[in-house]
Amino acid sequence: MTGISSFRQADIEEAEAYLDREPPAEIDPRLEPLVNEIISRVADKWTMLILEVLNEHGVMRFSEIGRAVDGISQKMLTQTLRQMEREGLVTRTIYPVVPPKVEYALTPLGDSLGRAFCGVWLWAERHIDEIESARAAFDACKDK
Amino acid sequence: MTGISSFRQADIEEAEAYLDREPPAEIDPRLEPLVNEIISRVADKWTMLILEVLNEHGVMRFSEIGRAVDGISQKMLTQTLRQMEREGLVTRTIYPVVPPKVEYALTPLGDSLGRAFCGVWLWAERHIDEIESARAAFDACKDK
DNA sequence: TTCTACACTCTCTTTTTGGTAAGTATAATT
DNA sequence: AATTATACTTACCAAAAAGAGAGTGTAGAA
Repeated sequence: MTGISSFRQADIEEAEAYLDREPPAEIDPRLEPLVNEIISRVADKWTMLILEVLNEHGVMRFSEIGRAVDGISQKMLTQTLRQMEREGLVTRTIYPVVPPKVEYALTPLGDSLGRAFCGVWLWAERHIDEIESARAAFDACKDK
Repeated sequence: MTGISSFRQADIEEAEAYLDREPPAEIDPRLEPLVNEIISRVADKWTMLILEVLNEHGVMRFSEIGRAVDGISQKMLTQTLRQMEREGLVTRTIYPVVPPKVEYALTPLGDSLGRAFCGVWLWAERHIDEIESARAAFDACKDK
């Protein structure tokens, strides 16, 4: 139940138009290492998937996220959520009850990151066939 | 010389408008695992950086890319370029001369991926301060 | 009284990743 | 005759990432 399925129409249309455009220009080279660092921490597999399920379902409990994100281990779930909390992408609300209850939700920052990734999801969805056939052609060629 | 600095004005404006929008909707949940897999292979550090320098410089030789991408080892350069070639993101043209000469260039597919990442670069650039202060606040709180 | 749910934490082991350094082939250069 | 440049490949090793599994504390259900 995760994946592309969670994007709103407005975002999709915008990202699609954007994918058909021409290439790059200039902004600020000084920020570069900083930006690289941020991207490397934020653009990992589990972060992207958690971002999506939270975007789709709103507020969720620890174990709910665990069930929604296919194949994630408890360890990775805790670790990724802590990292996301640290970066300001999610809020963590603890209810002092027993058994424990902890709720996670996206911050506006986390939400905006989800939107930024929309273009990449759309790209992947759009170009699945192209990639598959490129790979098949490459492998066939190298096997000979 | 890499980083955000290489995006064209049209892309930047489009991505900026896009970052200010509201969240997600529905597309196709069946593609999900496939899309996840593609993203996990394509959204890694070196791929993103190579994508950028090629986008900025056009056709490049092996050692030129090595010089342009800060900190990459020969091994990772070869490995990443092969993978990108396999996915259909770059073309590899070998000139049978000595010493060897090999040229790399983005395919239209590789080029479109670069554009898809534009939104993420812009997001990171825009929110550096927010992330830094979230992190500082988190760490200060946990240290007590 | 034992069991379950919850949200973890901790340790141990395996897998993956990536760096270093050496080797290859050959023509031109010093 | 030794060196340089090019674009690699291969072997080895260290570090980092990630999975598996057990442990924790407590209230309420069976």
